[in-house]
Amino acid sequence: MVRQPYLKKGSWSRDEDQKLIAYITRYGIWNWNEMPRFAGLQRSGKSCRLRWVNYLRPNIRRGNFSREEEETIIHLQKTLGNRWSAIAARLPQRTDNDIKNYWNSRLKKRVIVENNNSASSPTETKSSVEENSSDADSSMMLGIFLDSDTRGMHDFAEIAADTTFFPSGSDLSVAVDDHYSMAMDNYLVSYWEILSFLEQPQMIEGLDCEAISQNSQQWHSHHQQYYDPLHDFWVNPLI
DNA sequence: AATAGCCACAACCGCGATACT
DNA sequence: TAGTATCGCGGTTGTGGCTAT
Repeated sequence: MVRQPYLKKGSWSRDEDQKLIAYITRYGIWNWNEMPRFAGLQRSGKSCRLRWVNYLRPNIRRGNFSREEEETIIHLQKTLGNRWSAIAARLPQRTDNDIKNYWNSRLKKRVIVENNNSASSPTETKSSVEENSSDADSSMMLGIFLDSDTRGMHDFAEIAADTTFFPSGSDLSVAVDDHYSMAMDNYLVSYWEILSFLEQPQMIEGLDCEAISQNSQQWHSHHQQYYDPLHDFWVNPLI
């Protein structure tokens, strides 16, 4: 009988986050089930995927939802139902989990209250959401999309330009630690941060980079993938 | 200061869809 | 074509922080 390795559950530690970020940045996403083993994580592939998709992946915007985003969610929930991934696809930088949580914790109640109010005053049966024409919707969506896209770029540029991330003469590990905390506080993990982790091998304690590299390369080779240094990713020419 | 209740959100679980062998 | 593996989605739960008492 094959003994199932111990799999950790619950909240992710900073160390685990760093391992996952470092691994995915270096080798890309190739197989969620195999990845944790190579990355030195005692987590299920499912758990790793969730952590990456909902929290660690770059270009995620977290925190307060704008009024526009709220209206968009309410409108889309009304038209699409609880298809959170479809709704998230229309709200760049927001994850389906975030939207779902936001809906369940706040928007749902608000909609119920608004519906009750509108039911009690029949002359105002049309909600502000319903009043939006399809044209207005699409222009609003476009606005959100463009806005969030450029905002993401600006965030990265600001972080990269912020010299406090790399103070000269300071303890590098502390600096990177602060860097990480700050990024988490801002709910943003940029490529800049990820690259800085990779440049500091001591940040990935217990991670046998050489063994991982060999195993991963064997896997990629077996699956007819080759490494594209230009894009820093593995690609399969047959796909 | 202690604690109960509430809230927000991260994470888990189960299941269906899809890909692969 | 069937069986298996993997992925992605939506519902639900667990937990930590905040507030009121």
